[in-house]
Amino acid sequence: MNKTRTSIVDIAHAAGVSKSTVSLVLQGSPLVNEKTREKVNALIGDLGYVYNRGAANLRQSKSKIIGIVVNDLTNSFFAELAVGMDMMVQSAGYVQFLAHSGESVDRQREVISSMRENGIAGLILSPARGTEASDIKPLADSGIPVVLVVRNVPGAKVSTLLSDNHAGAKAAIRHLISLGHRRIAFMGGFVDTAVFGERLRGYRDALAEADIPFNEKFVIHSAPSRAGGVAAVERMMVFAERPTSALCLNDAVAFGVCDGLRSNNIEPGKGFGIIGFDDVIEAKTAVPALTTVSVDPQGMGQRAAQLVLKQINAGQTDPESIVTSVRLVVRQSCGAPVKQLEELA
Amino acid sequence: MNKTRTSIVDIAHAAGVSKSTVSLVLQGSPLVNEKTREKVNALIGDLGYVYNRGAANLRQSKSKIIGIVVNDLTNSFFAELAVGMDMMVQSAGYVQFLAHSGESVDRQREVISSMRENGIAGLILSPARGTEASDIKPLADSGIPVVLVVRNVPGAKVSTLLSDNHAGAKAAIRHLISLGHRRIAFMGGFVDTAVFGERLRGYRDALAEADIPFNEKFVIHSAPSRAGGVAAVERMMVFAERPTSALCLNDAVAFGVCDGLRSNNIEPGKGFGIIGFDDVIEAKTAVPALTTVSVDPQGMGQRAAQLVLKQINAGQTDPESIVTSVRLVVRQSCGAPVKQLEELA
DNA sequence: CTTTTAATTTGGAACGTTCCAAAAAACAAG
DNA sequence: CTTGTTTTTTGGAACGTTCCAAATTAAAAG
Repeated sequence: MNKTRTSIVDIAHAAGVSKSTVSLVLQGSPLVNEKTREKVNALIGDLGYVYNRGAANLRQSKSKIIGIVVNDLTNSFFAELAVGMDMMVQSAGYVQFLAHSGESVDRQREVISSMRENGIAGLILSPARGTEASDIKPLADSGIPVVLVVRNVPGAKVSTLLSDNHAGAKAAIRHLISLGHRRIAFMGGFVDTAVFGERLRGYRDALAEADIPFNEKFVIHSAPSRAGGVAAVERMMVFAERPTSALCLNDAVAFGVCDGLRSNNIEPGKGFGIIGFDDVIEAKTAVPALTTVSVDPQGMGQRAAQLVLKQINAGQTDPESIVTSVRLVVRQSCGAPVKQLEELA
Repeated sequence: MNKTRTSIVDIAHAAGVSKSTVSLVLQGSPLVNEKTREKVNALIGDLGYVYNRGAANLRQSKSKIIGIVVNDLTNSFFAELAVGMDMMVQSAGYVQFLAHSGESVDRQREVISSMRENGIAGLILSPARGTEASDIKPLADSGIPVVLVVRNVPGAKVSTLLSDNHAGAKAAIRHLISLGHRRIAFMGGFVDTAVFGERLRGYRDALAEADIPFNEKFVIHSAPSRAGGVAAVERMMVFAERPTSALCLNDAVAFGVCDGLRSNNIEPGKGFGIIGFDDVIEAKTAVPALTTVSVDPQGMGQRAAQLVLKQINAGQTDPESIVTSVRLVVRQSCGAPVKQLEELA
């Protein structure tokens, strides 16, 4: 059954025209006569012809594939980011290679090189921790547009699409302060990422603004995941003087913090104020609904895709840096009057 | 800067050998002399050559790409499934097209045809609701192995990898019964999916086994998502005689149910017993830790990838049906003595 | 009916590989 | 130095497209 795939010349032969004509039809060229067009199109349907884009790509030395590498698909933030990209890419007539690096630079390197061999027109990368400029350079040098999302890579001369982490964190802390909080923790994340640095800076700046001294102990590192949030709470529970609220590195950590608090019989939002970062879909329906800095991951994915598509079409690779604005969405997770919190702490 | 990509003949020329020899080196053929191999390899590095797999694919009419279409990437179950596949595919030297259908058959059709044009060696599909056998047939007919995961498509003559939904649901209900529950709901999901049907059948069979009459009202439909879980609880709250526990269609619904209970001041696990389905990563760390039927999504993804890879290598497309076993993981979400629950209800 | 112009169609080369049969080079034996 | 054998290398065709310059056909004008 597995005879050779029917090609353009098969239909050409069947229709009694040349392969060039069929090619023209395929491209929707206006050069071709209406009657031949119909005949050819009919045959295409009948013979079950499927276009071989690979061959076309070879001839034109371009491709209709976009590479996307994301560091952690199991984190809903990145999953939504990917979905946003998927939508855009799809509707532009492209397909994606979509891979998961799992925060491993080696894996990331492999997957990027594999994508390159297979011929991508552009790459959107949410870089794994520890990615270096040299990991991206060869790609960019060969003229393939690269867009970095979410995280930056120092020294990489490519386009970036980042959210305004500093402003977001600052807004969050201001909110907590306005509610009367003074002992505010920063939970989750590792020092060596740009995102962490920027959000922490926003935290410190807002604190400084209100003349609240920075307390080293109140920044509690942990994995940027739900499990990490639980761990951070454990770490916090032994403090003599405990914080009354926390800004979390991201929503995943925030949910973990809720979990952790509950196992310590503290009701999140009532016994402790929590703010997340990202505004993942679950943030809205969670109980308590999470107050968080909305980054609109899906929208961000769309913009990243648009950017890379624009660069592909323009044939330009002049790096472009966009920082998307961000807004605080106040929900239920830090609703209680602070007086009460301080008594509990 | 964007000169023509360096090709096999460029290095051949530079090395003073023929393109055939370079090709041999690339394939790691033992035919070629050690010294020439070294020389060629050196040049490959120096000239920044990148293999054009597209050209090779064209010549050999095969490809090193696997298509994966998943209905909802934002659901952690599917995200983990995808990650499992990613691992396997990657380490077999393939790359994936990975796309999201968002439960839209139209979108699914488009994306599959796009993948086909781009040349895939196999397809793993977690079909959108309403997928018909005819959506898959052309692909399968053309000799490309297709593996259906998670959901089946009636009438499709392709391989499937499904979890044992019936047994899982039955085990869950038995567990609830053994804890003394008699008013047990089934929450989440729509009637028209096979998964729903199988799990519901397990639920009914276990009930029958214990001579508990089936109560139509206790199966509460809703979207199979976190939000759906919340909605289901709202629906339940107005019942005169409320259930004391529920088996949820999946973990996402279960989490939603927890959320919903909390907004009604019922503490999940204490005031109401909940069992999920899937055993997503968060199930373990959630509070209360979720009792759930473990499907091991990541492992399932791996198996699916293995299956499709096997079929690609074997060149066989004889459909194969695997049903993976499933086990109940008892954690905290239905821990309370039932007497107490019944008083509350 | 011839010429001019416009509309449509067409061979073949090219893209970067692999594969094959055959050539060339290196080595061994007589 | 032949001859035979083994090792290594090599042109060219092929994969399914696109593109171009040129050829053919149809229509319009004289």
